[in-house]
Amino acid sequence: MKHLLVKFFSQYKSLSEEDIKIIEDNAIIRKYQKGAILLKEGQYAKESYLVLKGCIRSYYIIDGEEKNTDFFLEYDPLVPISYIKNQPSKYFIECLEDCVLSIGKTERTEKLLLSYPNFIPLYRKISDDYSTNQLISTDKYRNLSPEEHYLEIRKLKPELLERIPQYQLASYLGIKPQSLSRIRKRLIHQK
Amino acid sequence: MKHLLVKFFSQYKSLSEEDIKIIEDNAIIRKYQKGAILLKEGQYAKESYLVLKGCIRSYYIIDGEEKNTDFFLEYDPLVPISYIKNQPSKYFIECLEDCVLSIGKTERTEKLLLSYPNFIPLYRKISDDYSTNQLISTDKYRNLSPEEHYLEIRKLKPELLERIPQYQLASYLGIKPQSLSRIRKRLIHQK
DNA sequence: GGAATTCATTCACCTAGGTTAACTTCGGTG
DNA sequence: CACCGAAGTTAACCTAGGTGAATGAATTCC
Repeated sequence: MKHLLVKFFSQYKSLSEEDIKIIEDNAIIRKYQKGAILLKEGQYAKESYLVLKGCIRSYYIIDGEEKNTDFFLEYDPLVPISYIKNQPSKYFIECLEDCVLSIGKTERTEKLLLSYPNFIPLYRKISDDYSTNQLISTDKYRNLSPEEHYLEIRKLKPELLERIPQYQLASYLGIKPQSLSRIRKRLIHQK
Repeated sequence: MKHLLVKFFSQYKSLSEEDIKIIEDNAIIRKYQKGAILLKEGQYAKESYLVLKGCIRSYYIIDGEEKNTDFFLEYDPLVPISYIKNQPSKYFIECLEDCVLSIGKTERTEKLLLSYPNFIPLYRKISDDYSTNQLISTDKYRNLSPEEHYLEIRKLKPELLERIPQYQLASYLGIKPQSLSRIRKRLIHQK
């Protein structure tokens, strides 16, 4: 599974044989089953993730209802806010499919960059890129109706619609599954 | 008007005659007329404010519509995000009444604290207190319906309802003035 | 003092999404 | 094969807020 991580890095830079060896030797790869919980509300996150295979959701519980805040697919980096801020998490993180994840820990990464300083610009590129791909991106969509938000997703991440059950998407959009059904029907019949 | 600033400080600590003189000698107090714009979208904020008298709103414009994000009354500190992050502002800041404001600038404050280090714990107290009173507090109320949000405000800041026009409050709640009228009517008749 | 704004209220009508419940489809399991 | 449970769809009815227009009240302006 390490080749998937190499593939991820090679999106950013062409890698030498040696680079590849370093990446493979230092990778921590873990597999999780569908339904596995990576982080619970109240816990401190101990690591961050890169999705190599599978699909993950983050959600919180309000008034007894789960509300999805984000989904992560292949090559999405998932850095829990709890990990950055070293605070108890407000969110749950759960695998929606069987997953293969690369594990990231700050101290480890820093040590690695000391040993292999030529990876530093690569890491900078990746983390710059990541800043556009935030956990909890609600802000951008605050002003959209659920229908508009749905259309945005269909435009920007059409694959997501094929991958996750509709009731999970409905929860993300802030509506009931029945309403998402209705929206989809509306869109079919009016176009 | 400087006595209002002294009054503000004395909420946090009992002040000696000398303290009072220092505060008064170093205060920057400015008056603004109703309707004055303190900061426009795109500008860099050059200072922060403490409301000594009057009422201020911050808002942004989306699809040609103004949306209020916050109101500030007497003794509310107003630190533009643009000032903290040194970024162009996403918000407008406008006086809803004639205002008397105390002006704060970081370098100036820091110089002052060097000369008068006994003010340092006082400043710490004030800025700790401020962190609970953030600009853009939308997050807390994201899950409330406009009606619930209105009830929250009536409970927590009832004075605000007397001070600002209802269409300004409606904009804050994310609804039209007619709908706020309707909500108020509903609340009167059902209780 | 009268006219013109501005703001709040009310009404009729519309639309989106919630609620409840019935029905279907499908995949898994005995 | 029959049954079950989960997920999606549909429908009837409800509610909140939007829209546009009319009315009233209060302020400001000449």
